[in-house]
Amino acid sequence: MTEDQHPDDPLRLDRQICFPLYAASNLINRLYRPVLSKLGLTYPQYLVMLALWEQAPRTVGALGEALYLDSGTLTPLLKRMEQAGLLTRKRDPEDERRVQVDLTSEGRALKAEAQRVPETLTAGLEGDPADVENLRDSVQALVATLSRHTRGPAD
Amino acid sequence: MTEDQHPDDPLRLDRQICFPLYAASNLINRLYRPVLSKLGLTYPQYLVMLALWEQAPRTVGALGEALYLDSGTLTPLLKRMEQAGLLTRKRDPEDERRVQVDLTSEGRALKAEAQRVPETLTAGLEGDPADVENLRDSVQALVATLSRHTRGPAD
DNA sequence: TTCTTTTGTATTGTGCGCAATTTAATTGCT
DNA sequence: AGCAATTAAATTGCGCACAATACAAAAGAA
Repeated sequence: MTEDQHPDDPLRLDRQICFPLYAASNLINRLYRPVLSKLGLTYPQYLVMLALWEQAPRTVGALGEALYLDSGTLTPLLKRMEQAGLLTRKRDPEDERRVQVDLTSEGRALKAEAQRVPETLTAGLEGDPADVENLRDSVQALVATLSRHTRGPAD
Repeated sequence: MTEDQHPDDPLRLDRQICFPLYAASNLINRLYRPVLSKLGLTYPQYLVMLALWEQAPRTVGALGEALYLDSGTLTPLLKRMEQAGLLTRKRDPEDERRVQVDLTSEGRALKAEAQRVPETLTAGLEGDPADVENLRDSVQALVATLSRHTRGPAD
């Protein structure tokens, strides 16, 4: 039994902005997975490495601010990466509440192997690179807006 | 120890297209959560309802195609929604491999309560509605491209 | 028909993501 | 100094996502 397709129904799936973002995020994760698994990384772990390659050491909180994640997500993820030998976790002696996350030499060395990841994965996007950059900037602007309107995570 | 910030480093977080999509998806989920919890739904469950309000019954496979999800994700999710009384799951007598997912009267009734969800959540986006629609169309186009390049999920 | 292949869904195991809570350290107040 | 309030991270519990696998039904081939 097919329902009527009212063209102005606000609940139509193809009228949502949230759904394509959700789908794109899932599809990208799926696309990156086989490439990143060769580096021994999951997609969120790759983002942590990108953040640390830009600046290390960083506290768990600083990483969470950069990636919009909280300690409930980061703590177990960082422990797995520590197990894998990519980074270290040390209580900050200046402030024992903070945990400083730093790269190991192995973690720094992995950057060389990751150099070609972005081009490998944007190669299949078959679009004008300028269009992709415009899209990126638009979504970045949306993220900036959204992050102003949310308390979280677990704020 | 802060690393150099080479402005053309392809591994800079702010040069990725994947990261803002990932962050936006997380932030949106966080934004919807308190609103949807009043309806007894999680965000992926809300998407299933949107799909079923457009057309029901649908097989698990058809739902997965619409939402870019596979049975490994949908089966337990649909079971929880069945427990909640929103839908039914029945083997198709025509083809016993298929499972038909249909709305209960309670599930159909929930649509009335969800009518104001989109406007509630886009109200805070503080942007030209036309810009939001353009962004939506751009991300939809990206999803179309990505879905052509991925085998999955679990294909 | 018997056998193989394909198709549709379910199951298993791992890793997020987050709200809620807990624990411990620091800051602020008096 | 003593104590409440705040802050940083960890823990707990739940619900996704997905790869890999399993299984049963249907379709095809011999």
